[in-house]
Amino acid sequence: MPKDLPKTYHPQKTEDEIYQKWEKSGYFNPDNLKLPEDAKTYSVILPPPNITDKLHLGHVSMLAIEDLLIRYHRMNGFKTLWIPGTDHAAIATQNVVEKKLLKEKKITRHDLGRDKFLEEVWSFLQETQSIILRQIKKTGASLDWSREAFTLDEKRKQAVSQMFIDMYHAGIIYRGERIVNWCPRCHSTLADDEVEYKEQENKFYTFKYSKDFPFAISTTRPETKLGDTAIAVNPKDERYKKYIGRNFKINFAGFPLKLKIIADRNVDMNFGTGALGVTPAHSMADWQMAEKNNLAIVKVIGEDGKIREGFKNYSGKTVAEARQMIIRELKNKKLLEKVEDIKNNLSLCYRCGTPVEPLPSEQWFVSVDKKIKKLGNKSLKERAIEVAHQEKIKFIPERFKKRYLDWMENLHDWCISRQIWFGHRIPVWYKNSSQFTVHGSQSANEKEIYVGVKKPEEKNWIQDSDTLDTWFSSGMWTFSTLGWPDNFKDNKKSGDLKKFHPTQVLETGYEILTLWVSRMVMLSLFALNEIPFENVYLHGMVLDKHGKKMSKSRGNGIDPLDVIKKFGADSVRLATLIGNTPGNDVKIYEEKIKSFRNFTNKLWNIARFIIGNCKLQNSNSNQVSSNKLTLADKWILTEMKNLITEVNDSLTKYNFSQAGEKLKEFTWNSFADWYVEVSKFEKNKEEKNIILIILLKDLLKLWHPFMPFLTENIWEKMENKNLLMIEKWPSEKKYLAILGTPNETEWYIFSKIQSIIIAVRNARAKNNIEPGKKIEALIYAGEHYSAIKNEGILIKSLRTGIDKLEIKEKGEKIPGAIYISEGGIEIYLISAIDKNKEKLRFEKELDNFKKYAAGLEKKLKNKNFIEKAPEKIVQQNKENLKKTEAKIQKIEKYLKNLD
RNA sequence: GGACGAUUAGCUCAGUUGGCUAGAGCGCUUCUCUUACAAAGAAGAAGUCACUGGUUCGAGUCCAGUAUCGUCCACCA
Repeated sequence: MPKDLPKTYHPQKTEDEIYQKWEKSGYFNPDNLKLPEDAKTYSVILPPPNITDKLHLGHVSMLAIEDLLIRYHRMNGFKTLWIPGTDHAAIATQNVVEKKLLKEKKITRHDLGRDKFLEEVWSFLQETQSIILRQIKKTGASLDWSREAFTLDEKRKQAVSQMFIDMYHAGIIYRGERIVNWCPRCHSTLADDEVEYKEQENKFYTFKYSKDFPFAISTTRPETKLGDTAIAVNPKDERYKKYIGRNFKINFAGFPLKLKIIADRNVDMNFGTGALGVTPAHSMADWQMAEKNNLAIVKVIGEDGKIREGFKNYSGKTVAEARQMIIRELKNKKLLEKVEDIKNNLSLCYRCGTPVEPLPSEQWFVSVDKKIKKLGNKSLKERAIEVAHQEKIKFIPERFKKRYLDWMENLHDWCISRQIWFGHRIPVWYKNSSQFTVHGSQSANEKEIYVGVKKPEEKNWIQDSDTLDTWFSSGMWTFSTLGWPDNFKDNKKSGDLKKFHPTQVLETGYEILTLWVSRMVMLSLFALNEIPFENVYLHGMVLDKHGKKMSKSRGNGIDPLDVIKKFGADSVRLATLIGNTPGNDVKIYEEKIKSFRNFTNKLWNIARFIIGNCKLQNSNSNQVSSNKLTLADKWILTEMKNLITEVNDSLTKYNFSQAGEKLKEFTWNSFADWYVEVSKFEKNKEEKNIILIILLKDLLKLWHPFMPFLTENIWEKMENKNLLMIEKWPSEKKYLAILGTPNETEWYIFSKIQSIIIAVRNARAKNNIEPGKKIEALIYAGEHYSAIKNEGILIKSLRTGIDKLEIKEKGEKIPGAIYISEGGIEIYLISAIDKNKEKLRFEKELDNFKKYAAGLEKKLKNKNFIEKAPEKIVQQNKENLKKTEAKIQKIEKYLKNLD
C-alpha cells in the first residue's frame, strides 16, 4: 500500500493546489490547446454574477453545469472557450453602496455629488469583485481568465456606446415621453421588474365630480382626479351608453375639468359604478387609453411626489395631504356617496418600499416594432421570434420556448434610460442647456442633439445625465466579450468573434429567460445579424430542504464556501448535478452533499487499492489477449463499453443527472462491489492488472467533468505525466478491440452464475441462518458442469458467506438443505434452518407468484389483448407466465421437501 | 386574473415514443471490524404513483376537470 495515500480522502489539502496547476498549464485558454487547425470550437459565456452578492449555491450549481459541459467538450477535442466576467448590476450596486454610505457615514449620494459617489462605488466594487472571482476558482471552474471581462470596463464601455450610436442611427433608439414607474424617494424610474406589488387595505371612494355631472365614479386615488381628461365605460353598459362620445365641462373640487366619455372593453361593469375616471398621466392603463383615444394629458404629481404648480391650493401638497383635502371638499359638497374598504395591490419600489408614482417622463427607448433595413425590413421583435420558430435557437427544456415566444409577442418598446449615476452613461449630448432636467419644460426633441462617443469640441455641450439599463450592456455579453466592435468591420467578423460567435450554449436560470435571454437575442441580431447562442439551457432554482428559497432573512441559506471547505468542491458539485432534471428546481442540503462526499471517498479507495496492487506501467490494452480473459473480465469490459455509450448519450442530451447516476452505479456496484472483488482471486493476474488500470483511468476521465479535483488528483497519483483535463475522452472502440467477438455461450453461463450468486445471497438472508455461521454449498451443474467448475470460486468468494463449495456431476438429494435452481444449475445450501419460518416465507412468496400468474393468464385469454397488442408484448407476457409457473413449481417442490 | 411547473416509499428525487409484479439515494431495521473503503459490506421492511372522470387490449406515463404547493407575467379604477 502506498504510504502517501491516506485511508480517507481529504479534498481540502489538494484542491487549491490542483487549480493552480491547471491555471499554470494555460489550457483554460483554447489558444494553448494543441489541436488541429480545423478543430471545432465550443464556446460558452459565463452569465456574469452581480458584484453586489457573494457567491451563493445557485452560482455553484450554474458553474458546475457549465464546467461539466466545458470539460466534456475540451476532452472531446473541441477548441473550448469559457469566458468569465462580472456584472456591474447598476441599480442593485448603487443601492447597496447608498445603503452602506447611509449606515456608515450618514450621508446620501447627493451629499457627495456624482463623481465622489462613483469613486465610492468603484472602491466597493473592486473589493467584492475580487472576492467573487476567488470564490469561482474554488468551485474548479475551468474559465479562461486571460479573457476576463466586466460589463462596465473600458472595452465594454466602448462597445455599449457604439451599440447605442448604431441603433440610434438605424432609427430604433428614440427619445419619447412615456408613462414610467417613478420612485419619488430614489428619484429614479423603475423597470417593470423593479416594481413590487403588495396587497393592501385601501379606501375606495365613490363620488360625483360635481353636481351637474350625471353619474358617479369610484377610485382609490381621488387626488389624481385633478388630472382626469375622460370617463371610460364599457361599451355594452346600458347605463352609460347614451353618454359615450359626449363632452362635459365641470368644476371638480374647485378646479375646472374637461371630460370626454369614452368606451373601453376592459372596463368591468360590475366593479364600482362601472365608470372610471381616466387619468392618463398617472396610471399605466389610463395612459394606454389616452393613446388610443387621443386624450389630453394633464400632469398632476411631480417627481418629488407632490402636486405640481397650477393646481391652486393643492400645489405643493403631498399626495396624502391632497387626498384628504379633496375628500373634505367632496364631503362638504355632499358629492361623496360611499367609502368602502377594499384590498388592492399597491406598487412599491423594490429597493426602498416607497409607493411608486406612475409619471410621464422623457426617456430613451429601443423600438422593438420598427422595421429596419438592417434586419431585412423586419423589426427586432419579428427577428427574435423568427429565430426561435425556426429552431435556430433551441431551448432545453423545450417548454421554455413557449415562454420566450409569449414574452416576445407581447413585448413593448424597451425603456433603456435610468436616472441613476452608476452605469453606462448615455452617449448623447445637448447644446446650450446648462441644466438639463429629465422632466424639464423644454423637450429634448427641441434641443440640438449630438449622439457620439466624445463630447463635441465646441463649448456648451452637456451630456445626458442618465445611464443605461443594466440589461443593455449584459444583453451584448456574447459579443462584447469577443472583441466587438473592433472585430467587426464591414460586416465581417474577425479574431475571437469569428472563431467563437455564435456561442454554443447559454446556460442560465429560467427566471431571467425573459429579462436577459430575450435581450441578448435582439441585440446580437442587430449588431451581427446572427444569433448569440445555438442552445439555451435553463436550470432551476436552488432551494433548501423544504423547498424554500434560500435567503439571508430566513437564515436557511447554505454558504457554498462553508460546504466546499467541509466536504470538498467535488461533493458540492455532484450534489448540484445529480438528482435533478433540466429546468426544475433543485433542493440542496448537507446530508445530500455528505452522501456524495461518501462516494468520492469510495472512488478514492478504489484507486488506492488499484494503485497499491497493480504495476502502473503495465497498462497497454494491446497486451491483453482475449482468450485469457475470464467471464468476469469480459463482463466488466462490456459494461464499461456500454457505460461510455450511455454517458455520451446522456451528456449530449443535457441529462447530466442521468449520466452521473449511471457512472455512480457502474463505479460502485459493478466495478467496486463485483469486479474488484473478483480480481482478488482470479488467477490471470497479468490481464487483471492491465484491465484494472485501464478501467480506472477511463473511469477517471468519465468522471472528470463532474468532479475535476479528485479525478485529477488520483490521475497524478497514478504517475501520469499529462494533466487529466486535456486527456482524450474514452472510446467504446478500444473495448470492442479487447473483447474480440463475444462468445454467446460463455455469456449465457455467466449470466446464470450471476443469478445464482444473487439467489444464494437471498436464500441465506431469508433463512435466518445464524449470524456469522459459515455454510457449505453443494452444486449440481449438469450440462454447465465445466463452466461452473471454473467459475465456482467466484461464487464462493463474492461475500456470499459460503465457506465450503463442492461441485457434483450428479445431483444429490440432501435432506434439510436449502435448494435453489437456476438455469439448469442446482445449489444445495447445507445449514441449519428454521423450518417454520422458512415455510411461512415461501408460502407468502408462492401466493404472490400465483396472483401474478393468474393476472397474466387472464390477460392472455383476453382476445382484445391478443389481437391488438403488438406481437412482441404478447410474447413477453407468455414468457413471463412460463417463468412464473416454473418458479411456482420450484417453490412447491421445495415446500414439499421441507415437510 | 393569465401562463407554466410540481404532486411517485418517512425524506430528496428518477421513471425518455403508453407494455411495470413501479426504481434509486438518504433515513430506518438486522447482521458483519471480511487483508481498498465502517464515509464500508451483506440483507430487509416500506408506495391506492394527489383526487375524479375519459381514451385504450393495457395509463405513473395521454386527454379533461378538481385540489394543494411553487414560479413567472399582468395589474385594474
